[in-house]
Amino acid sequence: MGRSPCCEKAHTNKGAWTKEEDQRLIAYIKAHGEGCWRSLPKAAGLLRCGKSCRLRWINYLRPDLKRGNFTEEEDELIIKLHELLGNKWSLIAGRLPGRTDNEIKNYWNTHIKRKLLARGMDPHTHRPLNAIAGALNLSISLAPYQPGDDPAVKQEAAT
DNA sequence: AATGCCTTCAACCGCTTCACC
DNA sequence: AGGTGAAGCGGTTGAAGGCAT
Repeated sequence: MGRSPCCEKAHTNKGAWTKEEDQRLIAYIKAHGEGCWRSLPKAAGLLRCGKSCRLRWINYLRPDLKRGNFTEEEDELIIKLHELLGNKWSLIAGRLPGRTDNEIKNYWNTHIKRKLLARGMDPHTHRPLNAIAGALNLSISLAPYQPGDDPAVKQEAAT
């Protein structure tokens, strides 16, 4: 037996939220505030699980969200905070008013990672890429990958 | 105009943490 | 102290739109 599901999946909607669902959720939270997410969907008349409602509210519907493009200052702040905190997106989001952890995580993976790589920085360690390669004494081969190169494959072939 | 590839981001999944009993 | 349920979190997925061919 695995863990019990967070909700009765047979009776819940999945996928993109409709405008009507959004309106119901907003209206309910405006009237009652953020309370017990598990019981919220039923109380609000939504065929969604509590988790889904919470995520939708936090990442998209909250009135204090900024949304829209990140500024250069925000970029730099995210990079600095990531260097200090690592992938603690909720902590990073806490330092950026109006931004959510999900938004920052997505932005990191789509924009900032690339930005750092373009600067020759490793997005995980925030150190210069060539320094890391040197420290690990790596020799990077540009030859196309061959399945036989995989140690696991080699070992399997040997057995 | 049609097709395929790439990028973006909303949403889901599963694990961890926390609070309560 | 241990069990249980709810909330929170981070990783991953997949649909949609944009762009190149």
